[in-house]
Amino acid sequence: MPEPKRRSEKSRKAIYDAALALVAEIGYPRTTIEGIAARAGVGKQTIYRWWNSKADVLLEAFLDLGEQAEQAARGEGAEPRQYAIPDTGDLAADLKAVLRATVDELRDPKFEAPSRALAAEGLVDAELGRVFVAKLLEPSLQLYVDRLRAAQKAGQVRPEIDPRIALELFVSPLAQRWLQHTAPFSYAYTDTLVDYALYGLAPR
Amino acid sequence: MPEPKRRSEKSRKAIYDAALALVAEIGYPRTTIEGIAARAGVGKQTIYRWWNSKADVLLEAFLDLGEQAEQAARGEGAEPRQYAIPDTGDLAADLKAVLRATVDELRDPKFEAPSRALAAEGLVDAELGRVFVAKLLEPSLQLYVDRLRAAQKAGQVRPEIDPRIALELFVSPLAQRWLQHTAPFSYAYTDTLVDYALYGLAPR
DNA sequence: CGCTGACGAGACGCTCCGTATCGCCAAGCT
DNA sequence: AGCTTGGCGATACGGAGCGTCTCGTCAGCG
Repeated sequence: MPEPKRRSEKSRKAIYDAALALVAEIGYPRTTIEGIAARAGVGKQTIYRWWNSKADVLLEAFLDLGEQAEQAARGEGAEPRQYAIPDTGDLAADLKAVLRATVDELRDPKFEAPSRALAAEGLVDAELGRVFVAKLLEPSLQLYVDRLRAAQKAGQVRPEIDPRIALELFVSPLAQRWLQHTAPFSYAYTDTLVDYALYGLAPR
Repeated sequence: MPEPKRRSEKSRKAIYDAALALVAEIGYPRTTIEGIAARAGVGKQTIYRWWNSKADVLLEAFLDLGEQAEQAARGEGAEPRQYAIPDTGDLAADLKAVLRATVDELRDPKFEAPSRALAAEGLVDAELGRVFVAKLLEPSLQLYVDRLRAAQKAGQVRPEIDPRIALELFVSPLAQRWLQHTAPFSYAYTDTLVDYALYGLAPR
């Protein structure tokens, strides 16, 4: 309904910053739209004009944060849009390296608070859940699909395996341990997951 | 602080019923303590006297529901406290059967709304999360640990495998698909998970 | 340069929160 | 059986945050 051409870029950024800061400082449940507006030096209406809920605000803020980090990491060069999983020819080593990096990332408190809050809200709010999965989760999972397909061509993964299911053998356990704190996660743990998934539980 | 001896059993049950009904009917976020009290025909203070939050109420209500279902299923006989995973000697078949039953259970709308709400709240509320994992999740996972250990004795699982990690290869993917709707789940899917986990992704 | 519409600010009615305070009545002790 | 105690349903309370609406103001487009 509003006119995007006249939208204030400054307010938009200020709202992102305020939302991320508040969620990190006082937690998602105690973060309010009124609080975000006050912190951003913005009228409430400006938030209600462009977003439907505080979850929407946080989701966009987090996506924006990701894009910024991506651009910063990329430097000046204009490279292809998405990172990829390394392919040294050794599938187990590549997967272990990526999962170790993921462990580090998940431990970064800057990412932890908002992504945990969004995951939680996505479980209960179906619409938000769809966007969360589509915009944040699936693109990452697709990288594993690609790497596993390459491994299939190299004969390191059986050809009849469905990569979209296979990746869940190591990604989902890590996600669950992180989200639900069912057990601690470490490099040793993710390494073990890769070994179990590649070579199976049964005797060979 | 209050005196449990004088506690009204009738009110307690009425509050459980009201909480479960409201969560199923209007969803967790729109369920309020005032609403539960009104529906149960109970004063608000009676809820605040015995519980700290609506999540606490729902958690106890859900646990109570589980105990009722367990007793009903058990019938008159006084059997050991917990169900177990069948052991026909065929590990793959046993796991597939249990996971198929789990799929059915997760699809039951009576369980879906409250358990999903509790899982979501547990992601953000650390204290509730601990109780949720300890009281609801871990006891179920322990059954898999037991079954996998039996399989190790029978030589169907390599002896150096850690069962607590191994079970995550098929349980976590199912949990994630259910919670986050990342992809549909079916009998074919859970069967595939068991096959991948037992025999691995790499050529044998 | 003149319009238009987003902007910051804040008032509004509303719902729900969590607390306090009523008699009332049933459980538990003597 | 009588008395005391404390949980009970009910309701009022102040406060927080919701989402809407309405002010001038002012920046950007044509």
